[in-house]
Amino acid sequence: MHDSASTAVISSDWCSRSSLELAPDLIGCTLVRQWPDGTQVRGVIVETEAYEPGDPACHAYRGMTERNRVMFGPAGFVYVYLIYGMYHCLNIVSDYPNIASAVLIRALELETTPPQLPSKMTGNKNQSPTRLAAGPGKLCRVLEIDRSLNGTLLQQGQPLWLEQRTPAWQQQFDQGLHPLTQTTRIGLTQGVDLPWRWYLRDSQAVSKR
DNA sequence: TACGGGATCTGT
DNA sequence: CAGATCCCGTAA
Repeated sequence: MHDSASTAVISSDWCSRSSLELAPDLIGCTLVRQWPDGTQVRGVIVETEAYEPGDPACHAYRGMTERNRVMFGPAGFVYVYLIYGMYHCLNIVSDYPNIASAVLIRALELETTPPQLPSKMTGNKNQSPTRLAAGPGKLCRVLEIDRSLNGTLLQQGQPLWLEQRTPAWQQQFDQGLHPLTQTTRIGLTQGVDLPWRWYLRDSQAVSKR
């Protein structure tokens, strides 16, 4: 099949490095959710956080458990967990096997080329479309990401995959448009001073500012 | 087996 | 700023 767009799909190898490098590089990339019927919802990543070995806020800090097992595997898989009994969080596993690290995807700018949203999103009442995926729990809700996707490989044809920044976006980024901000992470009780959160300063979809 | 708290979000 | 709501990790 000749598909020039497939060259933009991000490989596991590209994720096989420190979450501290991967997290800022994921900003501007596109997360694609595809359902079995072929329906797609796409969004540009505008906010991420890194979680590292030796980081007390990292779920893998105290070693491997049933929940965090996928973080200890190879990069390019997704780690999805339930938080506060009702929300899910999506992580991209980074680094090499046995080095448990990941990047939390905190917010997306949803692609809404046609003015009307897919039916997947219309169930959300009174939400401004630009805020529908503004937060780690919200983006999982709108993309219907739950623990059934835990351990899934990010790859075209799977429920989730990643695509590289478009050349046009990268060019604007290099020109200083899309300024990137680095700050401390959100909602933590440990590791609160580590500046491992990145977001697009001007994006209306960032969870908090 | 029991218990306390969590990488959140919403409505008051 | 409290409540929803479930699972996980730790201790017993």
